[in-house]
Amino acid sequence: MKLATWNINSLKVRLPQVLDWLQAHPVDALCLQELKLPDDKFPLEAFTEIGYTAQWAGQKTYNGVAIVARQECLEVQRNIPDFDDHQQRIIASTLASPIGDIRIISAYCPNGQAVGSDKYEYKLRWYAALRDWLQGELQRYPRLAILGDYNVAPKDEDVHDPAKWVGDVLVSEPERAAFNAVLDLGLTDAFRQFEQPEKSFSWWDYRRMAFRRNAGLRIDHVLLSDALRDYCVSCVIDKTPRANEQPSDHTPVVATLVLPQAS
DNA sequence: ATGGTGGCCCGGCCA
Repeated sequence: MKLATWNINSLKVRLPQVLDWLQAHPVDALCLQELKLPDDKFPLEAFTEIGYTAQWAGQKTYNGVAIVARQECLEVQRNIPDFDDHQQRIIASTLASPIGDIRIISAYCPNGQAVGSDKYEYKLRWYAALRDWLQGELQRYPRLAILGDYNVAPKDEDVHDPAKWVGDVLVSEPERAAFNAVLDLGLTDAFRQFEQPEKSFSWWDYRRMAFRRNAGLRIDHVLLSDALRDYCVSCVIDKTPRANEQPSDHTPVVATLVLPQAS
C-alpha cells in the first residue's frame, strides 16, 4: 500500500500535473492540500477517468483538502469536531485493507505567518485541537496515517540554513513543541525511520530561486500510528514535480507499506 | 534591509 501527500497550491492550475503524477505513481491514496476551490468545482470526473475516487473539503480562494484513492472512502469526516473553524484544513476517511480498516487523514496545518501574529496564535490553537481530536481518533482507529502540510520543520536537519531561520515561523520552539505533542500521541515521522539524503526538503519558496539553491524546508510529513509503522518499508520525497513548468512550491512525499495478506 | 514569486481575483490577501 502506497500513501502520498502533496500540497498542490491550486488544484485548478495543478490538475494536469496531479493526473500525470498519479499515472506515473499509482499510489493507493494521495492526500492533497491547498485545493483553493469550492466544493462544486472539484474535478471528480478527471480522477474517476483514471481509476480513482475522491473525497474533499473545499472552500473558495484558500485552503481545501482532499483524499484521492483507488478504493471507496468510508466514514468521511470533514474538519476537527468541536473546533469552531470555517477554514477547510482536515478530511478523514477509512480505507479497507488486509489488516483491517486504516484511517487516512489529509491535513493542511496553518502557516502562522509570523511569530506572535494572530495567525500564529491560531496555528497553536489549531494544533492543540488537532492533538485533542487525534487522541480519540487513535483509540477508534489504531491503524492511522495522517499526511499533509504541517508547516513545521521538526528539527534543524529539516532546514537548509538553520542559523538564518532560528526562531522564525515554521521552526520556532512553540511550533515544534506543538508538532511533537502530536507525535507523543503515538505517531512516527515515517521519513526519519529510514536513512535519507542530507538536505532533504519538501517545500521551496517560489522566490529567490530557492529550488535551484535547494534552499528549502521539510514541512510535509507522513505520520504513522504505532500499529502501522512496522509495516512501512520506505518513505521518500519525490523532488521531480518541483522542477515542472508552473510547479507547486511543495513536492510529494510517498510512504510504502507492505501489509500481510488476510489470514 | 527589503523584497523577491505565485495564486486567488482583479488591489490586496495569503503563502
